[in-house]
Amino acid sequence: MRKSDVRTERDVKEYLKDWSEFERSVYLATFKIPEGKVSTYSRIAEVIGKPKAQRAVANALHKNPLYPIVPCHRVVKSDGGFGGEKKAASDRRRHVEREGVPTKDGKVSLSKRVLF
DNA sequence: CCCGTGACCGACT
DNA sequence: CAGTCGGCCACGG
Repeated sequence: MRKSDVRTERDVKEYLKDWSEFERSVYLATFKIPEGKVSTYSRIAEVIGKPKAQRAVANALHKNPLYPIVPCHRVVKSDGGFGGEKKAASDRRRHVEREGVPTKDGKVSLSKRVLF
């Protein structure tokens, strides 16, 4: 199946059938984050049942094969900042801002309103 | 199986 | 506040 045809959660699973169980769970959890909201690497780790694997979660999202279908740009650090290389990070920041999430000093204020 | 590599995190200086 | 440190963990070589 082609990336451009991926829409539903089921499509995501199908498209990622050859990826590891861990990575699939990360992309699936991220896929559920609604527009206008964000989550954190920690929360994703908790949701998939691996509370101490935030670092591995970040690694998985770093190689996200379904961007922007799987909205990895909506996953931020616990302090609301955007991780990774400078350019890529600011790109993701602009992307979430465009989706309606306000930022201050390059960071998202993790209020209940925006935190998924 | 050991080892290096990170889009991490909380504690601490 | 900005930096550093140790702990953590899946993945690929």
